[in-house]
Amino acid sequence: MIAITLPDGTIKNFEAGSTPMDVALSISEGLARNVISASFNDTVVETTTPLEEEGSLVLYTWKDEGGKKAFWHSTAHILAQALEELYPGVKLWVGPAIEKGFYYDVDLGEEVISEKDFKTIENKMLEIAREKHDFKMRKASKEEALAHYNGVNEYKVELVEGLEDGDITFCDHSTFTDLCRGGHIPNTGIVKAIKILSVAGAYYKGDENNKQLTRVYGISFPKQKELTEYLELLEEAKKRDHRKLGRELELFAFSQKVGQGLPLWLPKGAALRERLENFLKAAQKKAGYEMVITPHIGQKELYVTSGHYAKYGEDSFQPINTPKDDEEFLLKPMNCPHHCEIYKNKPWSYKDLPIRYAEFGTVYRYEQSGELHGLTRVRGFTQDDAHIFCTPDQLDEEFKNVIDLVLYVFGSLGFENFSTQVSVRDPEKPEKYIGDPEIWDKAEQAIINAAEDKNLDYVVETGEAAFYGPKLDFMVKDALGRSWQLGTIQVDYTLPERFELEYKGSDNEMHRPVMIHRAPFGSMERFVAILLEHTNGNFPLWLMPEQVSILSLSEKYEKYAQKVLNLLENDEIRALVDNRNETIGKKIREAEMSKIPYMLIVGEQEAKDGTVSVRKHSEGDLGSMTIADFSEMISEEVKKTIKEF
RNA sequence: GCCGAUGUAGCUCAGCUGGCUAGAGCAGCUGAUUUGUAAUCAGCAGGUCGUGGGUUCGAGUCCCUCCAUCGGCUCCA
Repeated sequence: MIAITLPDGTIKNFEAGSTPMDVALSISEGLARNVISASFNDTVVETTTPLEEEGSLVLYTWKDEGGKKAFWHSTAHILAQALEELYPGVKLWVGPAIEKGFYYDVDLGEEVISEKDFKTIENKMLEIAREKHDFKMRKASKEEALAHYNGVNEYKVELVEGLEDGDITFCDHSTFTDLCRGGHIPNTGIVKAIKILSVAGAYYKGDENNKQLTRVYGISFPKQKELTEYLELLEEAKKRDHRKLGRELELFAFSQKVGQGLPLWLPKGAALRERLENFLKAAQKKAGYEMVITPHIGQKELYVTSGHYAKYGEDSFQPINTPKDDEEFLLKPMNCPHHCEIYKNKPWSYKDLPIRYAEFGTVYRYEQSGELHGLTRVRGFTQDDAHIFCTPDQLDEEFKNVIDLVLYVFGSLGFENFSTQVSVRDPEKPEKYIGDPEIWDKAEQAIINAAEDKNLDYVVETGEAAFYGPKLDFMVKDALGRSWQLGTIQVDYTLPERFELEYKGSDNEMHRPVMIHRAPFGSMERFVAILLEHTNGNFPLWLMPEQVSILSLSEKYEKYAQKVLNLLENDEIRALVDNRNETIGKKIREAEMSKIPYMLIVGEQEAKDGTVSVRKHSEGDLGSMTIADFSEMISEEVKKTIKEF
């Protein structure tokens, strides 16, 4: 007998060799029907794997992450089988489950899959699913595995060569077999609905110097209805796309003539952005920052010093030449070198530090054309940048203060579902970074300490550091669930070295300051984009370009509408009068579609009583109130949505 | 940059397998209407069908180049 511990803490005894399915059956038949995967002692196992020792068992149904993973990974196997049948000679690479669905990377040789082929693939997969094949794991020796793939599939050969003999397993179903670590549903028949979503090129092992394989993305469900709902959800998410909202709300635009990745901020967008900037400026002022302003270009030499030129010079906007042959300037790709030069403008004592220079600095980076994406990835953008120059002793506290500032910014704008990551260097690729490895260790440790101290639930991401130092990044997801880096805080010992920054210590010796780079928004462009997708354009009231629309019932009440406007403006409420010769129904409809938070309808009754008839966006009629009461209500709401730092 | 897709009026879209002067709704302009909580009515105007080339008696429709956009990959100071 073996003792099996279940997640709720109960321990049950079973015959050795019992399977997770037996355990499920012993709990309830209903559960057993729904169990599609399991994990034993934290290792994914099949529902049919005999359990030979005591341990803890987790049973997954479709509702659990573990269950979904097994479900989608298994569907990837079905996809692979379908591709083998439809494209003879196809070479398989890997097919994992992802957050929503699965993909399989394959080498199709000369063949190409395009959208019109999706239906055929889906049908073939459904056919396989309906044949109800069991997924069966089996062990194989390294020799057997190599024999299976030699001369047939060089990708798998390479994969097998990297594995330990004894750790190699295959998964079979129907006539299909695939090298696989496991984690499957019991039978293909559970997969009832399949959708191929897209194809894309994906470099073998993620390296752009390697051959590009074809990646086929798909998603599957145990019920047709769930697939339909998922596709509807995707459609809904597309409506919250910031590119669509930005156009509809007249916030920003692009022009082919200006150039790709170069956003044009329209009046309403500019007003919104200005408000965000003022919000941050106020907080920064309290936190002891000073504003500076630096030019958009700098001498090439500046970036040679910073290390930027060696790293990105070739792939960047090329130097700007002047009538003189020997002068070369670069569009600034970052603000740090300029700020370093400001620091160097005068000698500093340890008593002066920390120095905090902030600037809404516009930078230009020549991103690859395929990388550009609405406002989230552009070629010209404004960072809410600042650089803190401090003594090594001050680093911890300064870093933590910046975390507080970022948390304040995120909190004020309703970003609750963010994640934090400590982005460290990839020790295998030292060529990607500048600076002494020992100093990197120190900087990475400083960030982890601060994150621990602030109880951030962070993950460490290897290879995500900036070339001059590690970062603490604040990530937020867009409408489609893609993660974007917004806020970032970086520790840097390298640039102070390169720019030979100094201060005089209490010991009367010269010392190097440490530098913190930070941007709570990240960039104004990306932040506004993600904020748009999160709020669906319904920004907090304090941020709204237009808070109130005064709708006159007819042109006869223009004077009164104007009076209401003036009174609201006196209370610093942003309002506009819609006095067009249109029906009130139409004016309301347009104000609703522009997502204006409050509409005031004014006609004969209101003019007589000195009131306004209030309608709230997407909620409807609130009845009438005096202008003063309305003004008070708005001011209260604004106060509630924005807290002091 | 790479793989796949898309590109018709300011916006959203129609235009079948190539065939008269390319259509609609909204937005715009003009006029009528002066309105009570999500579209008043009528008229007018608006497009070198992303760009350049080719095939054809004939191209929005077929082929190629380039540009831009979208979904990925790679990249992201």
